[in-house]
Formats: sequence, structure tokens, C-alpha cells
Amino acid sequence: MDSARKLAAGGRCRGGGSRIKDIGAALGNVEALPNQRSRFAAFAFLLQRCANSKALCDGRLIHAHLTRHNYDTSTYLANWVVKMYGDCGSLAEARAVVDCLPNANAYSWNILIKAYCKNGLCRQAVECFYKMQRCGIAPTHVSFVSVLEACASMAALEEGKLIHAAAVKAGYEGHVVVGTALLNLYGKCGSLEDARIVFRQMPNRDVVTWSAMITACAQNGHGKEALEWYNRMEENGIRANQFTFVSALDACASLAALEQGQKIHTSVVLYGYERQAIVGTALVHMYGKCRRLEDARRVFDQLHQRDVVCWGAMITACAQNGHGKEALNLFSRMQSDGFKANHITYASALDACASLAALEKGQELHASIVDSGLEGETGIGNALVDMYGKCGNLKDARTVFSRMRHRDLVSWNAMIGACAQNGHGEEALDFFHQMRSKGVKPDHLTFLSILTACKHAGKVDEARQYFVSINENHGIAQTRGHYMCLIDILGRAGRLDDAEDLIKNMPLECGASCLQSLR
DNA sequence: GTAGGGTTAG
Repeated sequence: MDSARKLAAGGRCRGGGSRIKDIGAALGNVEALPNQRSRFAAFAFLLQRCANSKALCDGRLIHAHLTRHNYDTSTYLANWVVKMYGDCGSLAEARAVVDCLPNANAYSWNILIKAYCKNGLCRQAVECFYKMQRCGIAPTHVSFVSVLEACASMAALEEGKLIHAAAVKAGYEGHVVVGTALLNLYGKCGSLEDARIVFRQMPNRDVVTWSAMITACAQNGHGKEALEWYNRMEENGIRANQFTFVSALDACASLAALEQGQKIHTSVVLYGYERQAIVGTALVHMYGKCRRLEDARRVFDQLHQRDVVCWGAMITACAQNGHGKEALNLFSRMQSDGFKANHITYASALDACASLAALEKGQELHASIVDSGLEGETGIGNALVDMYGKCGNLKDARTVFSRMRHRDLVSWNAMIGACAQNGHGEEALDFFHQMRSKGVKPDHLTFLSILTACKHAGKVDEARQYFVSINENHGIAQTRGHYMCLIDILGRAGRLDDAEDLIKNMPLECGASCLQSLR
């Protein structure tokens, strides 16, 4: 209905925003303006409108008009045309304009580099950065910022380091935005030490710099350090904004640091961000990880606007806290509210089915996943294997696993776990050997399934060998679960002396909790 | 009179 109305109004292209009703009349009006300065301003305005509403067809008409009326000698107007094509997602046309421009300047190239970045064509963005220099245009601080963003998206550390050196040489080392882009690059590349060095050496830092530092720590598994930076930022009198809060809450979630999370929540409310979708989602996520489902729900219910991401956070919070039924209810409500499930919300709903052993509901979801064409997603395949395994349907778990195009550690763990939990110990070990031969590194969960598989297959000595190898060959610390499983195996085999020896040699904190469980 | 950095769910 809505699109029909747009068509009736004369819209020819897809996209939102406010359109120019009659482009021909608009161009005529511009031509009637008394001087070149006002005509240029008006053309720029029209191109900007097209860019904002992604009206590519109208934009092309304006471009054609400019060419026909010899305005194409103006680099300024050409740059607006480049921006329009870039914002409309037509990178080839944007590129062609720059390539044909006799007097392309730094703006022309910077707009093009940014357009490539925005459309995920990072390699082309980097190539443009070098091309502009071959064309004799020196990169500005904006060029560096955009090209560093491209490197960050690709996690291209070596390329980024070369550009870092070039930025220093060009005298942009002390520039706050360039510095923040460098910090972000190192964070995204997992090189936290480089991020810290950049931060320390920056002469000026603003709230964006601090937030980027908190994000870099939070996203590299250094939640504690992220919160230290957050506190230090407050001490420095820098006022946090929604970005800062989201990153700090992410750190709290990863640490399950409820108290710190609650403190940040208080500040979020104080600054008026609580009902904002992204901040609210971060709060829901944090409370979910801290096992405070009621608090998560309170935030979720108060959000002004919900998107599929915050629905996903709430559904996951339920699924992971033993409220599978509520997770599935929310999943249905999300769809009746008009949001289409994606691979993440499907995975959480399957997770809920797995925890409820709700095979029928899981099969129903599987059918919708096939219909929506998401079956090929690795995360979906993993969740399906896990769901079928936990629902006792090993046959379908095998089928889904065998059809997966790409298998990661989680896929192998799900398959090995499915076999082990359903009493197919030998098959689990067979999958484990296949996994090893494909070069996939096992983790502590893999070994928990392997020990369970040994239990079912009655392989006592193999279990001991696997147990020792967890630490000796794979450098993974044995968990309480590993100990419990092996003690159980030894106990069932009547090897009580061995079980007792194992308990005696356990790390203290692990042993105490094991003994408690045994009693 | 154009271009720039940091955020959310599995």
C-alpha cells in the first residue's frame, strides 16, 4: 500500500526520505536563479536530497543535466555528484566521475574512499588512498581517518601499520581524530598493546577517544581493564555518552560484573539514555549475563522502540537463564510485532528448544529456517545440531552436520556432544578424530564431551589419557566438569583409590566444590 | 562550499 502511494506520487526509485516531487521543474527553477553561486548551492542541495533519500534515478537526472549544461568543469559540483552516487550505493558511477574529473581534489578522493568504506568495499577504499597519491593529491587527515577505518574493518594490521607510519610522516600524529582511528584500528586487529601505546601518546583525547579505548579492551577480552579506563575517564571529568555506556556495559556483561553494571545503569538513567534502543539492548544483555532476568525484562519493557537486536538480546537472556518457554513466547511476539527473525534470533529460539527438549517446536523452527533461506548459516547449523542432539534425535543432528558447508569449533563440539549425550561414545570419539585431522583445535567443552563419550563407551584408561592430555598436550586448564566426569568414570569402574587420588591432586578451589557435590 | 574517529543480541 505504502509503495503504491509512492508510485502514485511519482517515485521511480527504491529508498526512503523526502523526494523531490518533480525533478524537471526543480532543475528549471535552479536555471532561473540569477547567479552561478546560487545555482551551485541549489544543485548541491538537490544532490544532497537525492543522497539522503537514496533517489538514484533523480540523482542521475541531475548529473545528466550538469553534463549537458557544461557544469561538469566544476570540481565542487562533481564532488556532490560523487557523494550522491556513493550514498545511493552506486560505487561504479561514483568512481567513474572521479576518474574522469580533470581537477579531482582531496575532497573528491575522500568522498570516494568513504563511500567504499560505507559499502563494505574496504580493499577498494585502500586502493583509492594510494591512487590519489599517484594522481598527485596529498592525503589529508580525513583521508587517513577513512582509510584507517577500512583497514580496521578488514583487520588488516600490517597495512594499517604502514598507513600509521605515513600519517606520522605527514604530521598527523597528534590529531585527535586520526589518533582515535588508529586506536580503533589496533583494537579491531586484536593488538591491544598498540592501542594502549597510541592512547598514551595522544596529546589530546576526547570522549570518543576514551570510548574507543574502552571498546578496544572490552572486545579483546580485557573487561576489567575496560572498566578501569571507564573509571579513569570519569575521574578525568569527561562526560560519558551512549557509546561509552554501551562499551562499558559490554565489559560488565563479559565479566558478569553486576555491581559495576548497576552503577553504570544509574548513570545511564541519570543522563537519559535508558530508553534508547542500543543502550537498552546493552543493559538487557548485561543483566542477562548477570542472571538478573527480571531486571533485563524491566529495561526491555520500557524501551521506546525495539528492533530485532534488542528482541534478540531479551530472547537470549531468557534462553540462557532457564526460561526457555518465555524465550519462545517472546520469539513469537517479536514476529507478530512485525520483526523478521534472523540467524541470531533463530539460534536463540533453537537454544530454548534444546533446553526444553522441545523437539516438535525445534522441527517447526527448522522448517521456517529452510523457508527463509538461512539454513546455510554456520551459527544456524550449529544450533540445529545442538537442538537435535539435546532432543535425543541423533539422526537429524548427523544429517544437519553432514550438510553444513562450513564447520567451526562450535559445530564439532555440537556434533561430538550430541553423540556423547546420546550414548554413542565410539561415534563421538570418531568425530573427535575427524575434527583433529581437519586441524580444528579442541577446547574445554570438546574434552567434556570426550570424557562423557568415554564414560558411555566404558573406556576408563582412554578417559584418563584424554584427561591428562587436556592440559599437557592442549594447554587447557582442566575444569571442575572434567574432574567430576573422570571421578564418575573411575567410581563406576570400581577404581575408588584412583578416584580418591584424583580428588587429592585437584586444584584446591576445584576439589572443595567437587567434594561438596559428592556429598 | 563538499570529506573525518567510538556502540547493541547467538
